[in-house]
Amino acid sequence: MKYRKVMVDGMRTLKHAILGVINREAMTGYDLMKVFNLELVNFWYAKHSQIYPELKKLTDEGLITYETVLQGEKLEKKLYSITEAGKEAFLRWLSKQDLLEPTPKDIFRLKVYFIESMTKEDILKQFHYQLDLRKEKLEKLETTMIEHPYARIISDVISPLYGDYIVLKGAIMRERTYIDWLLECIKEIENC
Amino acid sequence: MKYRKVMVDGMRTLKHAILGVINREAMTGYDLMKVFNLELVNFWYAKHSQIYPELKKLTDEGLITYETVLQGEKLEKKLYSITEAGKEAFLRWLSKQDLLEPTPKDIFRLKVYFIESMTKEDILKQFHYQLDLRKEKLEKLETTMIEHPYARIISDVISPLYGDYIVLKGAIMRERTYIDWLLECIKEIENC
DNA sequence: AGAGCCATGTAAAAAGTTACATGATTCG
DNA sequence: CGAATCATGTAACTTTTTACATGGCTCT
Repeated sequence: MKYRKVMVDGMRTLKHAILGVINREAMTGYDLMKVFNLELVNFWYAKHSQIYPELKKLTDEGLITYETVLQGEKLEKKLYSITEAGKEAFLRWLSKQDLLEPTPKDIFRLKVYFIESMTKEDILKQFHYQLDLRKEKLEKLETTMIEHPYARIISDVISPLYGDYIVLKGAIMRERTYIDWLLECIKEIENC
Repeated sequence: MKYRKVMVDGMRTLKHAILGVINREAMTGYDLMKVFNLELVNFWYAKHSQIYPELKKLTDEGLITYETVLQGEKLEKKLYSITEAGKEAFLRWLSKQDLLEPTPKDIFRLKVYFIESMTKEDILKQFHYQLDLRKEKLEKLETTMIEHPYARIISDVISPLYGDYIVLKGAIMRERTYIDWLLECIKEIENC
């Protein structure tokens, strides 16, 4: 017996991420791209080649609309804003309780799993290289924390900035732990 | 002017993960599936529907070979082992220095970014739910650590078990930090 | 005999990346 | 005026997931 194919769509996380960002403030696809790859980059991101088709799809679904505005003389840009239906879809997604996602993949950890196949020299070289990259990244995150007006918000009211602040805090904690792990590994490997 | 399409293949991480596992020990696709989804699950994983085609591809590329063995009377299984070319490809991949990968995506962090759109009650409910799930996961990892014969290997020689041990240690540290972050968030949110 | 696991595949779709493609604006 | 950035798209491909599909083995 043959079964019917069932059309199921996936999580559509990008869809909801876009709705959430546009819900904060109307913007163009280009703006959205920058928000994803600068502000949200520590937990979600997307290339413009994924964003533009998704904006079209969301428009077709009636969850967002756009207004064409002129930048200068000729350049048309599309300023997207969320619709009532879009707001509802976003809030529905937001309040849904999710199970744990699968642990994120990590190529470096995968390589470390195969450590026995490397020479001690190569192992240490690789660990130190990763350490340098991670330290650099952590510094950037810490600079962002210092330079942003988050500090005054801590333990204060719930404002849009509060979300920015706690996810940045989480990113810093995560990066510090990665570095701690690298340091512990290096120490153990050096002593053998 | 039209440009020629360039055939580029991607990172092929699954390819190298499979080579690495088979390099440790010859096994079937089914065994491989279990290794991925039980042992490596904290940094890499794959469904059987991805593994079987990849095994075929690697066989065609001459990086692995198989021997058909019988399980019982009729059931044929394919026992894969790595070839010299496979070993070389694996070691080349292993010793290559990689730049940092993009930060892993995380739907819960994404939702937290949008925290201003939730009620305090809903926020706390969601945080506590995630906390329970994460604690459960951490306990499992800690149990694995205790039950495995890793402890005796610490600061000892480089053996296959050493890779298992340090990645598990990293997974535990990562999970603890996630929990710490959730706890800090909950504390801050409750006090406002 | 039936449940649960062992064992191997393919098809279709979703999600994401890289490359192709074009043109306007801004600022030094 | 040139470089960087703003701005919007499509095509081709890789990677991953979900569903379809089948059948043997083991243990109770």
